[in-house]
Amino acid sequence: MDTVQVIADPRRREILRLVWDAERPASEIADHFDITFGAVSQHLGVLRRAGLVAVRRDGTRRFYRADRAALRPYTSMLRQLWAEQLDRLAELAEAEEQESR
Amino acid sequence: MDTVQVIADPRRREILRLVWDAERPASEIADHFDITFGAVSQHLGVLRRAGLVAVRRDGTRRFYRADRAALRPYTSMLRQLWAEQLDRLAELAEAEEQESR
DNA sequence: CGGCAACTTTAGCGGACACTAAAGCTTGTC
DNA sequence: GACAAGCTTTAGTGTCCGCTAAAGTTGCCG
Repeated sequence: MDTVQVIADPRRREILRLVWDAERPASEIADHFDITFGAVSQHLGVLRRAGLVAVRRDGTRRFYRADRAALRPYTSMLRQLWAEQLDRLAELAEAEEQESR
Repeated sequence: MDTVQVIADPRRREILRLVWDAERPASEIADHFDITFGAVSQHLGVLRRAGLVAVRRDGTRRFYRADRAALRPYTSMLRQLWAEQLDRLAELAEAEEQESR
């Protein structure tokens, strides 16, 4: 799969954000979503095959982390999109606050 | 449609490249592809609705150009992808040259 | 007005892909 | 070895989206 297509998926971008600053086991990543563990594992597989994340095995667990070097050309875009997402969350919070009055 | 999804499509990126430095009528854009005029028009519609291109009407023709301001956060990624495409073309040319020996 | 040129839009189809459920695979523990 | 934990892979399903073909729209010119 093409790198752009891989990054185009919102959940995969969220995964990248989660493993951007620290490595995390698959289970911890899966906890952040309300889809099945298997589905998350598939996303991790896509990211792995695209070379965008690295894996470290420790016992039965697998720790993932973003491969920042590989993601270098997309970094600014990713940060932009993550920021937009935060903005949207803020807007939602405001809207709810409006509603509660 | 989300900006990222819009840009994720290779043909739409190619269209953006075509109208990056100069405005072009839809017909001229369509000539660059081997899909139907209608399909190209649909891509233009997606780009228009996403606010990534601007249109100027002149008689029966419509001139498109990239809205660089709107594309600002994605510029570096676009340039990167356009460069990769050129690299792939170069590789193909080399491969063919190999074959012809 | 008739007719053509330049586009856009609609209906319908096929392929890609994200998801669930379930089976399979390693690794550590008793 | 048996079992469980942690994870991946497979089979099957629904949805989205890019394409074609065809119909619709708008503007120009005799």
